Amino acid sequence: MDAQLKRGVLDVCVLTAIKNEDSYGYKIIKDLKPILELSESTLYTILKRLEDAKMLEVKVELHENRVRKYYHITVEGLKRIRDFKNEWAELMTIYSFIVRE
Amino acid sequence: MDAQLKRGVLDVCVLTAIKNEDSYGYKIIKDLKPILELSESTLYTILKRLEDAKMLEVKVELHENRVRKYYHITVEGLKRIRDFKNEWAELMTIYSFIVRE
DNA sequence: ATATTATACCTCGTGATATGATGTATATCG
DNA sequence: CGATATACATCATATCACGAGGTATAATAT
Repeated sequence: MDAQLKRGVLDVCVLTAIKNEDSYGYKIIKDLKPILELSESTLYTILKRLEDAKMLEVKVELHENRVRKYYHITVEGLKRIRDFKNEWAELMTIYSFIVRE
Repeated sequence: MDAQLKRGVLDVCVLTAIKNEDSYGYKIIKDLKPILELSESTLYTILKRLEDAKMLEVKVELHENRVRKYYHITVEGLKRIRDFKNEWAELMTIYSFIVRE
């Protein structure tokens, strides 16, 4: 899938993957694989960005001697998802134009 | 509208604006205004890119002593629009995931 | 007459960001 | 014992939207 088209949805996909249940990087990638492919470097960059934007909170845990960073969605994170749904309406208008012409 | 979400559709919007009738920069911006706002710097950057990619062909004309660069869509440009429609199906899958969860 | 707005083009610098390459460390399985 | 899975991170690069700034002519307003 075109990288440019991905850009607008990647953040929201990651937030959605975490929304119902706290999760961590490695798991998010596997969970999202059927929906969209994303590399580790991409995911960890996004997680950092969302954390900086206070849309996610982190809690480091130990699991079988390996570090896991569990991410929890915040109110702002949930707001981001809601905002996206409104933006989608605008995008649909644009899509209609493309198909119509 | 979010700049990131725009990225995937801007090229195709410009191609669509030209698709049925040759057009030029200044007119494209005005024609697209109801669909999506885009600045001159953005548009001219895109036109250059699409021309380099041979999705558009240029023909310079004089109109009341002012230069106009008319753009004509090529076969590759039309292909780009078709490809986008397929990508849109993928994007819909992603959107479904976001809404469903 | 002169100033402003509309028409029409262009370029440069900046910021945002996706991604490949690369690195570290432990556990498991063949 | 070597390969694979688990789990994290960083850096350099390329792409791209956009504001700021620039040039030039025609039409309209003051």
